[in-house]
Amino acid sequence: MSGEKVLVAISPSTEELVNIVDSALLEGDVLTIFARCRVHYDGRAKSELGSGDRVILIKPDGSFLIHQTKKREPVNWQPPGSRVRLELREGPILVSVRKKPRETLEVELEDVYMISAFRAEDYEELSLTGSESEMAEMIFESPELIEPGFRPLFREKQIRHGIVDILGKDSRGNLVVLELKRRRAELHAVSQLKRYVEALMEENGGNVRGILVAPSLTSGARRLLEKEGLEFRKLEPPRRTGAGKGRQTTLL
Amino acid sequence: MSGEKVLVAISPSTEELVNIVDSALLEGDVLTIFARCRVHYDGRAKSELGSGDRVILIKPDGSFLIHQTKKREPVNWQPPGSRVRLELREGPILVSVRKKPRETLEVELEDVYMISAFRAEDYEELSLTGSESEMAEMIFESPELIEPGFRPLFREKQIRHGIVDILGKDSRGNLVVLELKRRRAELHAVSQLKRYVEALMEENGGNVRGILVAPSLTSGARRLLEKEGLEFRKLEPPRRTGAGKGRQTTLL
DNA sequence: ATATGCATGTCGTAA
DNA sequence: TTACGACGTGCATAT
Repeated sequence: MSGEKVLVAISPSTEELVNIVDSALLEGDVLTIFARCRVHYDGRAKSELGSGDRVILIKPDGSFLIHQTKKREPVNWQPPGSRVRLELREGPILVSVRKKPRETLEVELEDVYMISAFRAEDYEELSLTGSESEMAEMIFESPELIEPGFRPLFREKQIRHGIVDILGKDSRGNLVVLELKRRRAELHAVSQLKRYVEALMEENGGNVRGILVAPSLTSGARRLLEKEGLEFRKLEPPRRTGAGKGRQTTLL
Repeated sequence: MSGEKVLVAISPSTEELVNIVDSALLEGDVLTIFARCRVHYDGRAKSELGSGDRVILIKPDGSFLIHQTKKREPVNWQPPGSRVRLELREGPILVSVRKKPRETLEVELEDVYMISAFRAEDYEELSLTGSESEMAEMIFESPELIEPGFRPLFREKQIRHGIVDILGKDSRGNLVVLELKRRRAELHAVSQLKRYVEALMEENGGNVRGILVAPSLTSGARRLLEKEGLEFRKLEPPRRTGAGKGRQTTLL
């Protein structure tokens, strides 16, 4: 890297390839490779990808991404913690291995158009607002958003068959389960809520109310919710101004 | 691109930056940028990311990825179909806009270490085996994998409250719902199965059996399954040899 | 466009 | 490590 942030080789020789890969893996650089390649994956599932041009990204934490020219998702990948090495068989092959579960990714490099190493320095974390956990905070701050007299008692409360978002009581002392969704709630959300309500009825006895709290409902979710005698409270996730969650910006 | 697959500029001037970005967007190249940048996102949620070194990937289909040095997931992104442009304010800013839902991603490029355009050609599709849909095919081919006398009748059958993986009948003529999972089944899977069984009991009347078909169960899933009188059949997803799903390799 | 569910999901958190 | 559920989930599919 000779003191620079970026090292690039166009159509590198095998020797150059080996040197740059080895150095990058050693030094903790991000490796980016443009290459014609074939990909073989075997692990939780198994896949083959024939020859074509792709962008390969290898991060110092072991993350390994192979991107085609379309879609947000990598066509093949390996998660953080995987160990990568460059093998020389007929041609150069990138091999990434994960253990637990055992998964291997092999990339036959048929033609390397470019390889680059990037000494990236980054100390920042994403600060995001509009999440479900912020909805929960908002409800604890202003319980009347649910209904007059609602008292939230537990957050992420483990019960017999799952984990309830918010557990509280209404003005009459009935147990109330809230299931929060940051976006339009689907059947899945109603199933969750029903599971929690049924578990609490068994554990606790007596009447238990279930309220789905979300900006809106799908048609099917509303149908099931009504059939099951569950309730809906419309609520949007809040948008904190400036920094959201993440690292707190220290004032002054 | 002057006839080559790859064009690279190290520490480009603003003019070079503009030229390469414009040309790549026009020509359908994959753009890769190493830069110190700040990121602002607003859409379904809202986020801020302070200054740091990242890898930026922009695909010809509008996919936009910003990667930090860790994790498999991009820290910020825009999905396919988004429209990107390079604006010049105080400095260069990449702006990507998606409509429906309206989402904007802005990347302030504080220091561009490298920019490259890659004229990638790729006509291959991933061929994957070990999926849930292959489990379903296997069960239709060999219903006795479930139990003697089991007859599968419908695949992905829409019912009142959801879509059943496989609907069939047992040797006694009872309706049987199968919920398939390609990996260890969790509480969620049992909730699904229960929802389908209850819906069919209402719709159809009479006894309806529910069988969760998966390689294994979590402790909680087993607990709920037993409480609800549902059944479990251990089954691994099959591994087709050679090509799996995807493009069929024509034999002969 | 809406609804529904899979995914090599990935990721964070708690027991 | 396992279990559980969120995610700006993304993505395919069916209506």
